[in-house]
Amino acid sequence: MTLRRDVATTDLAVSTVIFALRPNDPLRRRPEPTLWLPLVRRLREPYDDHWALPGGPLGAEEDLPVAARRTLVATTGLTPKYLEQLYAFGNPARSPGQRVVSIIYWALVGTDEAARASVGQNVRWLPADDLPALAFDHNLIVDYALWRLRNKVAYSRIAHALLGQTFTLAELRQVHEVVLGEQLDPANFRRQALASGTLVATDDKRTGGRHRPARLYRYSDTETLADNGPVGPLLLSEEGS
Amino acid sequence: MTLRRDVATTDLAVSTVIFALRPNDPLRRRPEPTLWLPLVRRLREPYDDHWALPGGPLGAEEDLPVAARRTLVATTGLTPKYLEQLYAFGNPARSPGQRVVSIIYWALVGTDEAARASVGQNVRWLPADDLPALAFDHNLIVDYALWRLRNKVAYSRIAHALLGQTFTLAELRQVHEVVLGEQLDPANFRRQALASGTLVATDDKRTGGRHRPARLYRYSDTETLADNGPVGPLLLSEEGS
DNA sequence: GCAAAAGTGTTGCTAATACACCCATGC
DNA sequence: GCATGGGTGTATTAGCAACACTTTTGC
Repeated sequence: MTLRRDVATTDLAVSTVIFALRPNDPLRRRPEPTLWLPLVRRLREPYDDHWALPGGPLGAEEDLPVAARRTLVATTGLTPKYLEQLYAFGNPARSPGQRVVSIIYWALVGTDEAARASVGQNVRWLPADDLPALAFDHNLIVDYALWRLRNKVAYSRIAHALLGQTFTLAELRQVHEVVLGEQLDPANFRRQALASGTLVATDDKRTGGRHRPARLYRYSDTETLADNGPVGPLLLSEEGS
Repeated sequence: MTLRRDVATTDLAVSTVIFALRPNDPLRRRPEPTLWLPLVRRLREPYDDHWALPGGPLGAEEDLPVAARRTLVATTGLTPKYLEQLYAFGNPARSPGQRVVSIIYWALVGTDEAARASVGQNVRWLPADDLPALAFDHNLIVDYALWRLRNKVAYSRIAHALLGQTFTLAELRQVHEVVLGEQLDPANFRRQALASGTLVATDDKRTGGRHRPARLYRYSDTETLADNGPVGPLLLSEEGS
């Protein structure tokens, strides 16, 4: 299982597709929030000056999700509410020059956190549904992450990870609508969400609209999510093995 | 993205969990076939003399699924009907001594192929539901692969990949029953299988039982399977990118 | 004929959908 | 009051599970 290394060899990198819900660009004249993701500007060839997924080489004694979380903190200063391995990309042609195998994670960040995301000259948030040509095969990777996100939102209960600690059912429904790209019946969505048993009603309400105040709910972490990898629930804001 | 290497560094390996349906061991007194997988005997430390998943280091210019297919051919001499990436395992403690990140694939082999699998002193087929202690974290990996297989069989149409080119609906149903570990209603299974639109009736029938002959069907490859990774349908007997 | 599996028909339950309707707040 | 979304009730429908029943073979 040990491999003798000579000159040029295969590099191993860990990168992360980070999704957050942000108020839509005023220019786009759409009231609802949309999915955004932070990208880093490359400062050398190949793909100099292109945007790329945050990531980097795996630390010598570092576990894979730890590396993903580290790059997430490094680029955005944020803690994800959800983190899951996406796929390993290793096509020899995906990186000109040096061969690189990338293990990709994807993450969801809540609106509370996302509001205080750090930005800089070389880090920028771009809308997930309208990206420029990215470095390497990163457009393909983002598309695949979006596909997985839509799948998970449809049959799982992770949408809350894009909101804050508490949220109204209308807010949760809006997340589903934005991710899935379709309108959902408020009455039926409410029933399904409550029937899933993953939500806990709080005593608080959200006031301020020109209408009846909405009850606030929080997510019950006692429920496990599907397909978090073989090591059990990888995520949910704490722990890092 | 380039990484300077010094002395000890991280190894990258590709291994494959290979499933095939084989007639059950006469000792077990069960008439139905069960899932078996080929394992290779380790001939050195760590885990000397333990059974391990077939695999090895990634070739310098070799794509990941190509490496998986190569180790599959090397250990069994077989061509898989289905091949999909499972997960990347990278816990620093999973391999004593040298740090190894393993990208695992899982594969399904048809009964026609499996019948002429090569065996040797250091390759043995063992029943998936009754494995000894394997090398490294390979028990965990096999369990995860089994979980994925059961999931896929339940909501997708891949079970045919464990059979031959043509098969009766009863044979297909038996595959589902063995994988899921529960009895299924023949009438309802038939309707669902046919309604999926993935099966094509042939003019042939399977005779020989003390009962009415059963029509033979084949799988229609025009249908795409879900979650074959971002690169589209990875598999179905040919192609290797 | 008889056993056994192939294959078809029918019924009843469950769950999702569509949509009508009442409730409570801001203005 | 009235507009607006929060929240509840209910009829319709689609899909699935259960199971009775007919068909065609081997012996």
